[in-house]
Amino acid sequence: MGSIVEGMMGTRLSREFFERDVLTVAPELVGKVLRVKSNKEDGTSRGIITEVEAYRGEEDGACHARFGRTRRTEVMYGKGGLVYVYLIYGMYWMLNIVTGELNQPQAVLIRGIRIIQNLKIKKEKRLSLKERVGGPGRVGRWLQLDDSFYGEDVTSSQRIWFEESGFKIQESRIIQTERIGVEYAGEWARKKWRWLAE
DNA sequence: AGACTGATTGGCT
DNA sequence: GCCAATCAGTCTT
Repeated sequence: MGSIVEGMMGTRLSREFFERDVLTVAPELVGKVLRVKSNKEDGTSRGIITEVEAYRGEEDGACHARFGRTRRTEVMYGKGGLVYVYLIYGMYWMLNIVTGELNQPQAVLIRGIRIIQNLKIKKEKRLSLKERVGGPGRVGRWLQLDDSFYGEDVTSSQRIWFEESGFKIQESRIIQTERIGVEYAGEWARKKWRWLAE
């Protein structure tokens, strides 16, 4: 999948990592490890991030912050490294990580992961989802996200965080495309702010 | 208060 | 390809 990077595997991604611009952070998150301890299970879910999208500021017609500060978007105005989860279609919890400086509403949407390990999930679920979890709704379901994750700080949280993976995905293996499902956003829908591995 | 929409998915025709 | 599920957020009356 990529070349080996010595000595960094398992290191938690820091505040500094997330405080940069979303267009820098989003592609760098591809290949990183996501770890989540859900409310309902004892095990830790681990996945390698395979697909992300960037949402960038009030001017971005596809970003939830286009309506300004609301109860839902408030966390996007917070520090880089905070978790922004929201419910879509009354069914799926979407996982985002806030990036950029304070009061700069940006976030990375996690749209796909490759599962490394998942110890205590029910057997039928594990079989039905296999090792790839593609699509943001499926990611949220696999990780058993809910509103309690809203505002969690991935630089210090004991139940959700990111780590260096120990290898680096070659730039040539990362595909850049337009974002999915944001046609309503006009010109902003044409920005190539989606990145996926292979 | 009511209508409409959505950073989606899965099932059925 | 079409559409229901299901509810928070936003817009209209």
